[in-house]
Amino acid sequence: MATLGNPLASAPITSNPAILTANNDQKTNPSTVPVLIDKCASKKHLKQLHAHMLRTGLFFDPPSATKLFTACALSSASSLDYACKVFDQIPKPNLYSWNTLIRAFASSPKPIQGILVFIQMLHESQRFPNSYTFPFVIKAATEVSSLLVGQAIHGMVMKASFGSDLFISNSLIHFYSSSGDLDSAYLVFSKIVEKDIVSWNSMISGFVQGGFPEEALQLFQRMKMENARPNRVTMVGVLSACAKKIDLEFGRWACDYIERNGIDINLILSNAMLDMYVKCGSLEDGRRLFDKMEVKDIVSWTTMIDGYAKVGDYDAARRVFDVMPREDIITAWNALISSYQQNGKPKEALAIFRELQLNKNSKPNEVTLASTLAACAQLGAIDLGGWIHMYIKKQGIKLNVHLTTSLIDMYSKCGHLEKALEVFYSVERRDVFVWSATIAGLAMHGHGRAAIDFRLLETDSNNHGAYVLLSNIYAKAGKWDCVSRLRQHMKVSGLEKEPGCSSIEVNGIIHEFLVGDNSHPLSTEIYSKLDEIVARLKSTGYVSDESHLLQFVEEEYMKEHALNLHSEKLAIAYGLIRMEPSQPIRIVKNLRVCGDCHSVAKLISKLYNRDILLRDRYRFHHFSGGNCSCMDYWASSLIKKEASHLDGISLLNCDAKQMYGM
DNA sequence: GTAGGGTTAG
Repeated sequence: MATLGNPLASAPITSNPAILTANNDQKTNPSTVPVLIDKCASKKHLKQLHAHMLRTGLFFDPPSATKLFTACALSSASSLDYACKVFDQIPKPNLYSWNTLIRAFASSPKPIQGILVFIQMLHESQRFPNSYTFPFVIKAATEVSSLLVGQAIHGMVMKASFGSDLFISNSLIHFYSSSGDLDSAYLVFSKIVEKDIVSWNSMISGFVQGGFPEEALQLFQRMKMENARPNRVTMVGVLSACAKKIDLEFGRWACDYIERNGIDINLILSNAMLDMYVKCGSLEDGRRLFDKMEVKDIVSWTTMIDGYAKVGDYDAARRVFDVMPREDIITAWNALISSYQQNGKPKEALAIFRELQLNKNSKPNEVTLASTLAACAQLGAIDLGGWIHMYIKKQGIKLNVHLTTSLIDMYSKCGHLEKALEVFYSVERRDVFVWSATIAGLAMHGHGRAAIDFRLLETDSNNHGAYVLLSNIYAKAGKWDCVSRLRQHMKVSGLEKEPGCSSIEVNGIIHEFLVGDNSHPLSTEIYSKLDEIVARLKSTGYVSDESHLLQFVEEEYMKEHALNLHSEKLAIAYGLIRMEPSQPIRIVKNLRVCGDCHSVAKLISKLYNRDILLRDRYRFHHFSGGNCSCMDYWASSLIKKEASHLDGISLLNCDAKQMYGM
């Protein structure tokens, strides 16, 4: 992190009495600093106190600097950028300060920074993570929703002997659940000897949100049998499970249980009860509760409106909408628009959207635009659809996967295949729904063969095909709940590639290597061998191709380092160590070999005079004398990818036979 | 001196 000089030393002093006291007394006792900091009500005050502390040297009293930094990092009045500048000025931040910085980033709009600060702490400071560090950094991993990052942190937790820490375990349950890996979540849960209420609640909520309401209810029953006392968070999970299962009977029982056990009802719990009644089709019970609620928020209003609209009672929905408080009600507009659109009333959906356009109090958001585009698609309303696309560009709204899918679908159904492909190629993130919409568009326009060739070429996981089919089946049947659940489930398990894994057989024993694996007994030798290989390759002019990396790897050293962790490289290195020069190195990889590894394998075959046979997900590669039997399919496919940006159809004419080596 | 779990609209 950059170090800031002392730009604040001449900052004016405010009339705030606390600060005046500090300014007038140049020898302020460090013990008064906490009081002064606590009295800072704004970023301006914090800056003034910061300037004062620098001027008087008080900033170099470690507890005082830590206190100031904590106030900057955690105060809502301050900005995190400023907190970082303060942090950079602390000569040797203590572990508490590192933890605070990670914690602040974890709940900020840039959680990835929390991970990077954690990595920086490991590399640059003499500090070791403690039982507080891990919950913070796991929270950051949850927000980033990166399974790989979380798994790596979990590994560190175990290595640092924090595996039995309750707070850390609970954080991990939450992390794995929200990443869609319920098996791992449950594994962590089951290993906790003395589970507390948060352990139970995290696992119950995890099951519900992961699309397993039945398991959530079973766990609730087990929880009671084990004499753990459910609280209102538990009951939110239980009610949510009933809503998802459409189990009115159990839902009613849960409401009764809350009453009987004197569980404190707050707004969130009321909303969960309301949602359960509405989803289970009992609008009467829902309305009764809704009318009884003294405090309602946007969720309450939206739930009620959506409930009426979903059963087709648009008049009742509209009546609720018309009497609700007018601030920040875009979600209520969305409930109306999406219900009309999903119930085959696209014209009405567009009428509501036009009404919204005239309204000065609400502004369409991504959800509004996606629903409206869907209505445009149904109607073939290309003008409005095109207008929305322009609006998205003008407003600088980033295309998320929902919006991308809706735009592609709208353009395809309105007859503009080129525009649909243009959108497809313009986005970085393409989930299965984006692919599916594009394929459907191609098929719709008579490019059936092209549609089939399209992804088969691109996808890395066999599972994707099943997801596409399943989602199409759900979508065709109008089962939007299922589609939505599938999306959630795929967020990690389907869409993020499964971790790369390469295996090699040496003397009849199969050795498996995961990406970045260091569990092998010869790990140290393997990594040394890799270093040696890279050094030799570099001497011949080899430059690593970093386009095959996760996006969050930003630093140059880390980029190169991360590429060297690929499983196939580890397996090759192991083969070079353990196998006779005359023996070919045979490797099987679960995914398609990455371009950089492909180049490296070719060079190794020449420099080390070794034959390498690598079977990846799609084909065999026989590396020998610096060449590969695939005739560099990798390179040619990348060129085709590039060309495809200029001409979408050219990619589609690739011969699948070539791809599969048939 | 620091920590973990919850509701709506796509």
